Amino acid sequence: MASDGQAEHSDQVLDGLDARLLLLLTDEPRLGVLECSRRLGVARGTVQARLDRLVARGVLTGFPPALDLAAMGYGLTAFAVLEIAQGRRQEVSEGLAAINEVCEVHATTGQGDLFVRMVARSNDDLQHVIDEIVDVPGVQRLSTSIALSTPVPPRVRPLLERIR
Amino acid sequence: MASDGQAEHSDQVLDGLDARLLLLLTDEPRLGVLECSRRLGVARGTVQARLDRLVARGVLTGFPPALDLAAMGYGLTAFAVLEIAQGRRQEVSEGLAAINEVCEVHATTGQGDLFVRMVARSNDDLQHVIDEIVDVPGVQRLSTSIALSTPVPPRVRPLLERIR
DNA sequence: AGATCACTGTACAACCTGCCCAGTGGAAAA
DNA sequence: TTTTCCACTGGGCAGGTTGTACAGTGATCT
Repeated sequence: MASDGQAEHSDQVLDGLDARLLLLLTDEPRLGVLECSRRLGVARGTVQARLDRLVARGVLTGFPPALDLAAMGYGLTAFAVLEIAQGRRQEVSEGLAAINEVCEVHATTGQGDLFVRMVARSNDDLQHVIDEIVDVPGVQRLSTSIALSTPVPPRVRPLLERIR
Repeated sequence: MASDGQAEHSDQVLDGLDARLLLLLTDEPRLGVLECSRRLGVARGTVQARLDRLVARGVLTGFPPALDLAAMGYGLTAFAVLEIAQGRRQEVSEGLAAINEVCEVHATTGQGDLFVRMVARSNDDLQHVIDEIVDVPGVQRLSTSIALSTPVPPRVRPLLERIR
């Protein structure tokens, strides 16, 4: 027999097969295309086409290596909410980007705030990072919280599992 | 000639070659071992050994697929800081983990707070997610900010580039 | 009905992987 | 100093995988 797919292609970006494929790759990212096709019970060409399509659509942006920062010596993760001077978000963002330990910055609603995730090797080190942030021109106020634990590590799984 | 490495193996977890390898894989994650060895100018076995070692040490935990949630239809990212009832962190964490749109939860210093990252398809959808969070038993107060932009997307690069 | 599209199943050459081994030289231990 | 240890090199081999192509099938769209 042949097809069975596309019975469902409303305006959904991902169909069931896409989701199953992504879940499979989430669990075992080093799987080859052929192995995926075996696990999913479809032809190799189909898996290949799906992957290409996901990449083309911008849904699948790559397979970056996942690094454990703690194992790399950066045992501390901290978050900072900062208030900045009006109209200097661009400038402040660039200043933050120049700090190695700053791993992520978001501009958020609220009082024109920035939200920062950073890492450090130790409390001392964290202090230095915070000092660096405070020294960025335009930063007015900063409040820091240290991550004590991570009950829910970064995940996308539930969103995929819900499909189909 | 042979070796040239291990001139530097103090207590560093990663040496220069490790870092270069990880950077290479960060940029082009689908590269095979052989291609990596060519780009780095070392023998294939060396790359293989380094990768194995990084995995063994827990530094390299895998190559999960990177998904663009926006391209998947989840155009909104929001953060929430929540205050919870004393001694119910475990319980609240589990409640949060059960919500699909909750992508990350950290317990932080401060007043026994949790920090949540979530996504949603639309403002309406976000409202539902927030409602779900508020309904988790033990949650006392919640303040939400929507991410307007992401001046510094999640990154590890600077930490690697600094090595050697 | 005809065109279009996604999927299947097959095929083939080129390539890569996992694995093994001998040899070399630097660094640490004896 | 000599020996041992260790990381890296460079080579080889079998088996599996990739990239690519193509014909065939059935469902959907026009």
